[in-house]
Amino acid sequence: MLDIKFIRDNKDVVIAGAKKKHIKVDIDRLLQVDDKRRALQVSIDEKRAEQNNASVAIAGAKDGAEKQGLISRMQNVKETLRLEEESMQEIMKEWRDLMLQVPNVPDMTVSEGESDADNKEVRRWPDPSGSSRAESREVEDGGLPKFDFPTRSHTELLLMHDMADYERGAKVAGFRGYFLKNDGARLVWALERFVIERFVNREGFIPAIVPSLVRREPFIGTGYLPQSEDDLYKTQDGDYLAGTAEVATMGYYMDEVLDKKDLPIKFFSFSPCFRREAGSHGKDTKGIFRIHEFLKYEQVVLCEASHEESVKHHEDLTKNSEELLKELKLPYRVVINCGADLGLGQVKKYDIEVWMPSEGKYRETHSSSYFHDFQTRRLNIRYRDGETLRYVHSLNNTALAVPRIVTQIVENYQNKDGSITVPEVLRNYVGKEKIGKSN
RNA sequence: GGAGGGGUGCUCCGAAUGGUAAGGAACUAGUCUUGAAAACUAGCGCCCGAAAGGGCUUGUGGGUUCGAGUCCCACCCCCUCCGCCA
Repeated sequence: MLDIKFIRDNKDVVIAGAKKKHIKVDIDRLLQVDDKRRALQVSIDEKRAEQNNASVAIAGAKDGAEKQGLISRMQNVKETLRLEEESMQEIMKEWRDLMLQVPNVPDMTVSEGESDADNKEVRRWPDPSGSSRAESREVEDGGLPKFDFPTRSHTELLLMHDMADYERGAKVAGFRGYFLKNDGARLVWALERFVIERFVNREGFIPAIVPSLVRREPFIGTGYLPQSEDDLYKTQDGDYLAGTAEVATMGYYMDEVLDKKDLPIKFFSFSPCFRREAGSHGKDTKGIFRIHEFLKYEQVVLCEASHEESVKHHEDLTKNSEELLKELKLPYRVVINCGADLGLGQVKKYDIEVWMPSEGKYRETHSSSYFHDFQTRRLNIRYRDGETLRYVHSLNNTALAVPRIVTQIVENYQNKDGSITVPEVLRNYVGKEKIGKSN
């Protein structure tokens, strides 16, 4: 949510921002409603002031007749006040609905674009010039892994080594259901142990296991509701299943006032994640790239209300994830998302995408965003800065999501005979160097 | 699911015969001090307003009333016990 004062003073900026994000919202209507709201508020305040004054007079009136006179006059005021308060309720309902729809203004560096196809690459690893080849696996020009045989898809490789069972997954859990078995399960657990080891004792990060089953408020606060109701699973109690640990983690300090000296606060949060994937029918229907249920380790940061702080932490969070990919020796690139690929609250977002040989393109594994005070204004998370209270800034980025990244690991590490080399950093956890024959 | 108890100002403690949230603590700034503590002064939630000023705020939403922290209804959350349970 933006500050209504900011919207009033920067109407054109807000309208341009919404347009860049391809989000439809009627700012003129909002400002009209806001004018009505403010005018009515003044009128209501005046009547309440009269009521407050009369109240004192009534309480102090000695003469019974004088008292009755005041009371009957206030009965009239009460009726007018009641009518004005009723229209105020209607106005506020529309005001709130509109306010929740106003998107945050994207950063200047965010480009125009129609879809994720317009995202711009900012860097690639291994570096196409070859300077980082030494630390990566064998690559060809462009920094991509070299295969002198036809590659298999992750769907096929996982089936081949009995690492996954999609048919029984669908039988038991429905469309996009899956079982991971044997080295499939081992690989996921290995990845979890790997990322936990990298983060759980890392300076400054609070390791946290957070709820997936979450009340409506934190979803409104983080900006997932009311817009994305269709993407969420809802329970009969009116709670929702979170698609990311960000929701519960951001809810942690909801309605609280933090101390400036405690900032930044960084979380390394784990939770199971659930996504309905409404609207993506027909996309990635094979394998385990796009599924309804997965596990995610998320970095969440609350920092001081300064753009520079936000930018600094945004770059840090992005680098943290890149380090993990480098250790796994997975070829990746970082893209800056265009306007249309930004969520309601995001100022700027980098996606990290790992090379998918079977598709001949990079596919998203991490998503790193900052929001300024958009989320914290909705969640009411402030900090005391001397005499004033400010809304903190918030950011988040994936640390690791499983099993998605397993798809890119098995594809990039496949050998001609179909066997899969286990990434060095995972070998101790998986307990072997190679998955498949001749082991 | 059942029974009982509870929720007061950014935070903590805590008062208020239906008459419009007392008082503390903490925190911030200042005075004093070599420095600190103490003491003292002011500030210390939100909205409208250039300001003066006004309004709102006792878990949430309704209702009764000229007037609700207080009375009534519904809901939320916390605590204790019972039941069920990995």
